[in-house]
Amino acid sequence: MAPANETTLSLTPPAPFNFAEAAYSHGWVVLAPNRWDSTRQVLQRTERLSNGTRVHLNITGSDTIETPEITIQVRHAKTLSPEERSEITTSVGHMFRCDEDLTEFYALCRKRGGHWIKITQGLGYLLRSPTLFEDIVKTICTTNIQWSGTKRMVEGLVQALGTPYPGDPSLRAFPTPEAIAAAPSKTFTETVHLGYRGRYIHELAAQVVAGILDLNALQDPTLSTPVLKKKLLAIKGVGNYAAATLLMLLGRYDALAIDTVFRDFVSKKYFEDRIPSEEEARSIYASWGKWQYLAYWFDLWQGLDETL
DNA sequence: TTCCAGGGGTAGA
DNA sequence: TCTACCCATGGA
Repeated sequence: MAPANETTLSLTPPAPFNFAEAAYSHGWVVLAPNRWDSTRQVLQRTERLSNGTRVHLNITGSDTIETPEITIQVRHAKTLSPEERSEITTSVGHMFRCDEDLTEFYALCRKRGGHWIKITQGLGYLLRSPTLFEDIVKTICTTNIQWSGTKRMVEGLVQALGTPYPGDPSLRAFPTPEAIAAAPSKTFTETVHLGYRGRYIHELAAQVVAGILDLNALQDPTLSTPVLKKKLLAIKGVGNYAAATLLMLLGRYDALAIDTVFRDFVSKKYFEDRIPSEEEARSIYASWGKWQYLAYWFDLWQGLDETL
């Protein structure tokens, strides 16, 4: 049996904030170790803290958009220290972007009117992972593969190399860079079936462990987006699409991810099924400036069957 | 069986 | 900077 100690933590996002829309804002919510209970609107996740402590989180949000609160039910084996509590709330706050200010984006949405108004009801907080490492690995797993394949590969990585929760090995945290770097190459091919992406992910982990790649440096807010993009492109396995996706995950919305979904969408909605040039496609959201990725994402989301 | 997906690396021009 | 070719895998 898993340890039964429970602690409740909470944090306050900026208002307005819609928890369920943030959790279900894109595919990340269903990529392991995340689990989304759509009935109860609970995001579940096993986490390995920096000191090795394993915790299992049940994350919920209040219904009140104007006075939002995120509640974290933490299951754990030993009493949590203040540092451990702080690390958990910091991680969850990072996942839900509690430090981002969307006031300017909302003002643009109000100015546009129509279906853009809905966004100002606390939308725009696209879910991300607690660490940039996890986000890079997951983004690489979205390249040149269907979404079902992405889910399979990420689940395989977590099951093969993720840190198990004490007493319940079915619950695992996302693998650490150390675990991925130390794994033999056959784990990636024969067990996880990552295909050619295996060597990219292994090299990424090895460089992080060796200190060759400093992921904290990529989260420096003083870096310009073009400089940051150049640094992301230097990571093997990260090209233009993946770099734009990672910029979104880093809170930079001034670059678009030109992928097959984007091309198909703008072709149908704005070019009468004609395949536009990349320049034409980019021009659709250019007027949104530093918010163009969010504008594209919600333009797309309006017409999607929200089945991930 | 063949195609291709929420592309990217590399060599050569 | 641009283009052609190759890369693993599995679903359609």
